[in-house]
Amino acid sequence: MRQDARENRERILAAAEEVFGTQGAAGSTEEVARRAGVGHATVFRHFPTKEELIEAALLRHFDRLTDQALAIAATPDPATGWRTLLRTMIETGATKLTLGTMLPAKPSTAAIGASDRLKAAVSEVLRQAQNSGAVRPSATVEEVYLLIRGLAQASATMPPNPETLSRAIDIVLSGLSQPPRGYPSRCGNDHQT
Amino acid sequence: MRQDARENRERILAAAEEVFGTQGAAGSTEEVARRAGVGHATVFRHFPTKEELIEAALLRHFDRLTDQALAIAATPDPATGWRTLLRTMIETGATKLTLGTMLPAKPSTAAIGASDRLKAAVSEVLRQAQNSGAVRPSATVEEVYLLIRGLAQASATMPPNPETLSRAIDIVLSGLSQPPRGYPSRCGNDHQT
Amino acid sequence: MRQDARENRERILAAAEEVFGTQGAAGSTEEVARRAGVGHATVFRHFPTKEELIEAALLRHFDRLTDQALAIAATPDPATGWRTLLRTMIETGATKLTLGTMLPAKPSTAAIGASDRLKAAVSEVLRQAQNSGAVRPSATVEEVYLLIRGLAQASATMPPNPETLSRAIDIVLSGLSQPPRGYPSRCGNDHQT
Amino acid sequence: MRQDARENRERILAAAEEVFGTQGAAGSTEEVARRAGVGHATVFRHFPTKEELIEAALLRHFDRLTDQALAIAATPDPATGWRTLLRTMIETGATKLTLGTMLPAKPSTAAIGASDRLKAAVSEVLRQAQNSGAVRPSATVEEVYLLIRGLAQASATMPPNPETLSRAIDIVLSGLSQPPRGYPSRCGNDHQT
DNA sequence: TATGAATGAGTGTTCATTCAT
DNA sequence: GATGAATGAACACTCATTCAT
Repeated sequence: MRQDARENRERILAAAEEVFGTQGAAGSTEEVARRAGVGHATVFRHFPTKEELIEAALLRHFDRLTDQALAIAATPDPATGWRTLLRTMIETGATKLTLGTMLPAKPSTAAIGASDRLKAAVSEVLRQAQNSGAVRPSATVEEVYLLIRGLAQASATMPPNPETLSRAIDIVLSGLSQPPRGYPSRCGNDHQT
Repeated sequence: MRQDARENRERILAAAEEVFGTQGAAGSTEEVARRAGVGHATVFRHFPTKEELIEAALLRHFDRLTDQALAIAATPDPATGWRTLLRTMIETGATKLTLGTMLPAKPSTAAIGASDRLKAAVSEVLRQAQNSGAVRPSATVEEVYLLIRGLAQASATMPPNPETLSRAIDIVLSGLSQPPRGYPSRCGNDHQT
Repeated sequence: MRQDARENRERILAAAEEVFGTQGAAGSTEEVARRAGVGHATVFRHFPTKEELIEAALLRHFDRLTDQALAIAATPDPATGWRTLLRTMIETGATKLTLGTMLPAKPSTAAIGASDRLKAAVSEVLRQAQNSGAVRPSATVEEVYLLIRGLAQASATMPPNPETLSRAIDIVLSGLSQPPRGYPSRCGNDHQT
Repeated sequence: MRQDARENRERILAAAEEVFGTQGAAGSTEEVARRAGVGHATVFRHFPTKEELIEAALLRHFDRLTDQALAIAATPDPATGWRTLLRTMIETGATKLTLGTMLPAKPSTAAIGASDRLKAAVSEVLRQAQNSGAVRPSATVEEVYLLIRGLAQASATMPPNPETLSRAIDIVLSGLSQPPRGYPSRCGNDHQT
């Protein structure tokens, strides 16, 4: 019986990622229940509130990304790893969840924890990339997050041509590899403040 | 009387930009009416449908941006102009409207026209920047639009620290000024494919 | 100026007959104004209330029917006259107004007066037809009215084939010419109580 | 629980018959909910659309009448049966539903089926009455339906004195038992095939 | 006087949440 | 524990009526 509940919970979360990822917070819990193949009220037994459901789905998404980031951090090639992480976050954020868009007011401590863990993992990968010289040292995780969120949201609400998305990501990567515009890189001392 | 109606129409559109810009299409017309200081039904007298209201607000926003883009295109300094345009589009898109996110199905011909005019004006400024050497020639308006939309949406749904936004924009500008990453610029042949 | 007002009033009433005759009390005053070619508020200047408008339209219809009934009463052939009156009332009631259907609560004295005058005129034609032997003497104007109203309403809400309507009217006329069923007419004393 | 739903459904349908029968399609679903003693939204859970609710109420009414007609058809006395059926249809149509008045555009196949079944059953009773000589053979079900609908609607919108309704029905029955007016029955061959 | 504009009350419909089985 | 049923709050939209020009 506990087993059934677990399975249901998992199916509901998967459905929630699909529904809210596609339609934003406007998606209905009934749609989630339908896709999960469970009764409408069962969703509420597991997640007493729509907000809590969204939060749980987000949390799961965050945890997954954290795992990927940690795996990448354990990898020998920081430059490639960084690039991969960026793409992954944008693409999965696009089709599935527009990250922290929902949940404006009061994220639960669990969500905050997951978010912090993810940020820490991303920061670690970023730092490795910076150490390897692939990303200029002045970049912080804040602006990177903003760019990731932006491309993910934009892709979710109006899916671009994959080529276009790819080129946009390249622009970001390229921008991260040089000193900020206005201080054009001169030959010989590429990345420095 | 015509005067009153004009004023109301203007107030409604301003309110609509605020509401739909912040909350997306999920915003309610009643909220718009409240902020405009008019009765609920007055909104419908001016815009018989929620969709038409959103469209009208978008159109107004597009037209304004087009004017700004054209003004910038008439300016002698393409590099600065380009930078200014980018910032303007992202920042006003942020506080006001998440650009073309809404209106999924059937944009009216008027909206399409306004959108096309804006794209043309932006393209013109972009071309000038490319001719001046400030932006690498391989960049197309498509990926630039995607980045703009992304930063505007992300800023609208979860307003970032202005510093952070600024740095994110710098990254984009910087990325646009160099050849795409993966083909690192070697000294002597700065921007080429 | 008084002339304009008269003309407007007339046009409004004509439009009202069309609109309410076709759609019942569910018809909108705006539709009436549109068909009359006047502004929406003008209708309300002439008839301060939707009910009063409907009443006025009814009244006009009643007066017209009264005139026709009186004209028929002045005619030498009571049998034909009766038949004509019945058809007229059903057919014009159908296309134009479902008679007293609207105005449930409180008909104005004017409307009551018009209604009474019409009933009196119809009664007169009926009496003549009875005197001539075309209609059996036991019939009263009450049941005749009910049948007329019924056929008019039924025709208005779901227009029948003209042939069908004609045959239905014939059935009523035929039923009015014989003693009621159950006391089958024996030869020799055809119509009497 | 299934039991409760059934009861509610039944109560809603009964309320709908009353409301729409009296006020036509202009009646409100809220009124229906109130009379059924259920919440507003419960009505929509059972019948997702006002049209579907009206249709379901009609269908139930039709089915009931069909059953009565079939029962009458199985009876030994066609003349009495015919008279009873007519009265029943008019009287229940009156207090309950003005028959097929609503549902202008697209009656569902279920509704069409029910309507056809009823018409067939009525036709059968009519044919028996004609065979027995109680109704003249030239009458078709079409005009009979029109008269029934008319008296039902008229009675619903402005309830007549029962006496008056009775006499009106007698007129119809009498009209159906003779050849149409204009070809007055001569003594000796009153009603024949 | 005629009218475009404004609006409150009402309607059909959806949805998150609660309840009874 | 799971679920169909119930419901109040909210929303988009309509319309009779009033107001200001």
